Amino acid sequence: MAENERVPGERKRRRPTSSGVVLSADLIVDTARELIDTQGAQAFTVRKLGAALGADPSAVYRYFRNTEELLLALADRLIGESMAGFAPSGDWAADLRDFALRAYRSALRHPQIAVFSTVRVTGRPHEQRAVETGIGLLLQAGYDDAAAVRHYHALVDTALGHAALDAGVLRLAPAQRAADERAWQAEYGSLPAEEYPVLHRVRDHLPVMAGSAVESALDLLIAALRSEAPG
Amino acid sequence: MAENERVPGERKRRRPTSSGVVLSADLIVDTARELIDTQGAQAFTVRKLGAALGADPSAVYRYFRNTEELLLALADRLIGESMAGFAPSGDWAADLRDFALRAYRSALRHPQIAVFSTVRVTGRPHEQRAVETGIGLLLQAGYDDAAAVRHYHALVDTALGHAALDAGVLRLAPAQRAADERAWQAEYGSLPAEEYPVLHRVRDHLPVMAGSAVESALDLLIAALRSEAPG
DNA sequence: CAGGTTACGTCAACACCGTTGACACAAGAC
DNA sequence: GTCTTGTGTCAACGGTGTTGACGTAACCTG
Repeated sequence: MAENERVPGERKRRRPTSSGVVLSADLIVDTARELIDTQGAQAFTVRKLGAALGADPSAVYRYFRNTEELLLALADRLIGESMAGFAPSGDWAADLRDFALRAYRSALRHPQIAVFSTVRVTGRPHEQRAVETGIGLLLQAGYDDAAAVRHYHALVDTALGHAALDAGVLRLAPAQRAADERAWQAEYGSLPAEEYPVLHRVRDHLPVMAGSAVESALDLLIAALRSEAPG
Repeated sequence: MAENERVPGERKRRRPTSSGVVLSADLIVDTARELIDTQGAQAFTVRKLGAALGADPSAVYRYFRNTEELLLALADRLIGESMAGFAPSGDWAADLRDFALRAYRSALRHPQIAVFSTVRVTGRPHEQRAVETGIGLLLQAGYDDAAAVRHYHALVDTALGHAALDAGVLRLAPAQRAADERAWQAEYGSLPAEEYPVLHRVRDHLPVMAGSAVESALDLLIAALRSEAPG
């Protein structure tokens, strides 16, 4: 824990890189974010980040101890952004759904972050604000402290978990994705009724399995929360 | 699609490796599985797999086109194993919970597979059996074809999504994990009541956020399915 | 305005990774 | 016994994260 932090408060000596850019922790996070947004998550590597910055890749390590630290910083920023336009309507159930969907959508674009912000506690301002808001909605519903925390945890992890899975689909080449979609119809649609009576019966509905289940899942969760709410 | 498959049915020429092992697709999948089980998911690399097999890593490519194909084969095997002891009790709701938890637990040990078997359709026997069983339980509950498929999708993806997240926690070094657990108490437990009234109020319950939310989430899903069931 | 410290950008290197193409050889076919 | 060819091996390519040495420019002191 000796040299725990790489960023000792303020930078004094701001030497530009060979390409003229002046680095900073913020700029690095910005660029990383842009890289992921435009090129996809798998395009994020330290070396490509360096190239995008116009700097040697190893310069990043002057600001973050490793890529994990960098992603952690990016995570909190994204949490903040995803909750930026959130305005509670007063209907706690609808608000919770919106809250969870925002988390999902943000995580979907940044899958590395999704797993991350569940796994690690950023402990940073945006995360704290979001947790405050989310648990608050459940208290508003009439749940006691323990239940509010437990249900918040279930809801957020479900949203982020679906994001982690769905991000995997987006990562597939479009051709592969189309092939898999067809597989639900072709391979599953033609199974013998004797051996697979259920699959045979529901065969027309199987292609929906290729899409995301996040809304179905959230709807069920919210329905349960609504019917169990003490208030 | 010309050389779609690497494994053309049967192998005739079974030449042992330099270490004396006779390779086969099954042996490779077995070894991969063992590697992940004993060393953790991040220990699975083609090169380590080669070493564990006592063969040159590139020999794997005689049996699988790439690592993705190999993982796909492993995925179906794991689906089979996880459902091996499954015995429906007749209580469809309880059975669904068991079904989902089996998927969760299996995926938790093999996170790469978790994302995978949601993303890609293996189209292999074990997968088909599992889907047949799961959707069957929802039909038994009285849901119509479309709803049964939709709810099955939501349930399974939720279980696997939580597995993907929770696997990230397991991957952390124990020290890091303990530190994060304490963070929920330390950083979050000491927030000022004025600025964070909710977090201040529920501070004693926050450490549960460090654990898995899968059971809470599944309980809510099952509760919703139970109360919405037409039957 | 001169000199000294040193933070920080750069470079080269290390140890990994998945994957491929050339090659040699032994197993099976005839 | 000879031929074909499947299959294990080897070396190499281009990629990855990360580290340590190094020089220089930016700031501080005077």
